[in-house]
Amino acid sequence: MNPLEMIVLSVIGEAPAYGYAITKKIEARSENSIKAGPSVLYPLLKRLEKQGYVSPNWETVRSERTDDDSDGRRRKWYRLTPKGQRRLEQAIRSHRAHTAMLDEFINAGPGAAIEETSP
Amino acid sequence: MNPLEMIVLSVIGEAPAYGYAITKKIEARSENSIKAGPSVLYPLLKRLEKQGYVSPNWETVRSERTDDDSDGRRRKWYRLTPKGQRRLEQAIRSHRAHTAMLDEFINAGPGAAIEETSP
DNA sequence: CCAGATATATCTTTCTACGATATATCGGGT
DNA sequence: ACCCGATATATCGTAGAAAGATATATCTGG
Repeated sequence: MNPLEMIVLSVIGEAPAYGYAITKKIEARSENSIKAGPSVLYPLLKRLEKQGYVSPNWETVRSERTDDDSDGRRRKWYRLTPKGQRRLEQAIRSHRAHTAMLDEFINAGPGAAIEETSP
Repeated sequence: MNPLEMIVLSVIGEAPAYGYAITKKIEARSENSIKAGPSVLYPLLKRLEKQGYVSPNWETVRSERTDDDSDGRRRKWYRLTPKGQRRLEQAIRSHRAHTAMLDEFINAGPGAAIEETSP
């Protein structure tokens, strides 16, 4: 299970969101340690949509300016489907198991592993 | 940083090991949840070698049978270089940071995240 | 003596990450 | 009035890794 997929599902599960907002939320919360640029995020969202984990919904944001006759900016909002909700829960469980297993490897080596709190 | 790379470095860091033994150790310790088959492990080891993290050393295992004049089975032992040791330590630190960050995403959602101990 | 385990290695396909790029709109500053 | 940076979505090409299949050779237990 892809960690970025879990993050995106988690963000959308928190509250429905559109692509760009997801990117910004991930950047902010990860303190720029995770980059979910357009070329990574949009194909991922398309994948999640195809698998039925999220369902999209277009919004057309009208300009605040009165002298504006354009179609407005498009926003594609994603919400978690029940299937996506189950997927997220399963992802979290498998993530925890995976992490615990990695810790076993790390802590196995006597001199290899470093301390939890390095001096 | 690739989790499998950290696992392999960790296993080798514990004690020098050859490919097949690494596979078996990973299988055993992860209870078959991680498969590091030949097509995954050997290219990875070659990569680690090229980057100077491990240094290989051939061993020729002679048969126990006296009527044996073959060259014997080959074993390629890998040991961690000092650079590999530093790489492993850095990998563990970055893994812990990454895990902590993922937990933030998981725990952020009020109803989204599941409990640590599911009922 | 043979089947299965041990042991290393490559091939090909498939998927994904990621930088670059394209297109279009909104909003604030000058 | 205008421009620039931010907002917003989307695709392309390339490079890299995962994984099943396959090849080769040896050792061991029955």
